[in-house]
Amino acid sequence: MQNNSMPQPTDAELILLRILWQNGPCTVRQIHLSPSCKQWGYTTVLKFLQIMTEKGLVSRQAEGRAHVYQALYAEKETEEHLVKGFMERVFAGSPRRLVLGALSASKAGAEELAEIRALLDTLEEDQ
Amino acid sequence: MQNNSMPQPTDAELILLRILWQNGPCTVRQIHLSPSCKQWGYTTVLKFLQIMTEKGLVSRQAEGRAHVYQALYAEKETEEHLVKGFMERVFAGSPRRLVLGALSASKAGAEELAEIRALLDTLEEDQ
DNA sequence: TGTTTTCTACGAAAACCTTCGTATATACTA
DNA sequence: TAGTATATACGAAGGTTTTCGTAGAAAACA
Repeated sequence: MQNNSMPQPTDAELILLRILWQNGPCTVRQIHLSPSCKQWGYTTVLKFLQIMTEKGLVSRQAEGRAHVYQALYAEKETEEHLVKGFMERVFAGSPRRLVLGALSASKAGAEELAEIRALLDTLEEDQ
Repeated sequence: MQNNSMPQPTDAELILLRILWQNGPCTVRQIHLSPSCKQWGYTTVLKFLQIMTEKGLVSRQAEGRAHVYQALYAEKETEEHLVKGFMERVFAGSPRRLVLGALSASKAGAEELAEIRALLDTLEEDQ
């Protein structure tokens, strides 16, 4: 499942991908109407999607005069890919150090710590 | 301690910062001799440091004809700052989601999971 | 003193990211 | 049919990042 050819989406690309993950395949118009796209003009969104198609982040299918775009990688897969790259660059690939950094950076509260502990339980069961 | 004006160092900048954190204040020459800088020419390293000075990542002090550079932010502080930004961008600021992503992306082994559990114990003690 | 080394400063190129504006083709409408 | 709305395509500007090359000053040396 770890696809090394997957490109790392940029910030703007991630915003568009989230819309696609949430709503399924969309036209430029549909994406542009989403509140998280209010910041951009229509052609900006179009341009992003054209670039994302080139990069292989989304697929494109003609539907009448318009194009329908679809995310090529699942949300989870993409997030893991991004985490992996970040962990490599900043924490020499060490999950322990990343988690340490995340917890102290976020001043995670007791609730969150408990949730994370539960998460560990689940992961250890799987092994 | 959370300094919002701290800029996010880029990948190259992070490599130079690591050398400064490890060795203390250095001249360009000293940094350039470090093995992790073999990839760059001398003036490339110099240019990076000039930019980092402008950005406020390092301070510069004349020492004879040369300049001595020093990291302005501690390693821990910088890593937390980077994690915070990444967590915001990719995981909507949720440490739980970041940790989940990190653990499944890295396929952390039993040892690492145990270490992280120990880390949680420490953090919960502090509260 | 003349040459070589060793500094910094500056400029610039190539790649990527963000953002539109304009052009052009197609469909709808009055 | 003339005009408006709606598609995509393309180009380009301005910013950042990475990477050097060259110029000029200062120091060391022969």
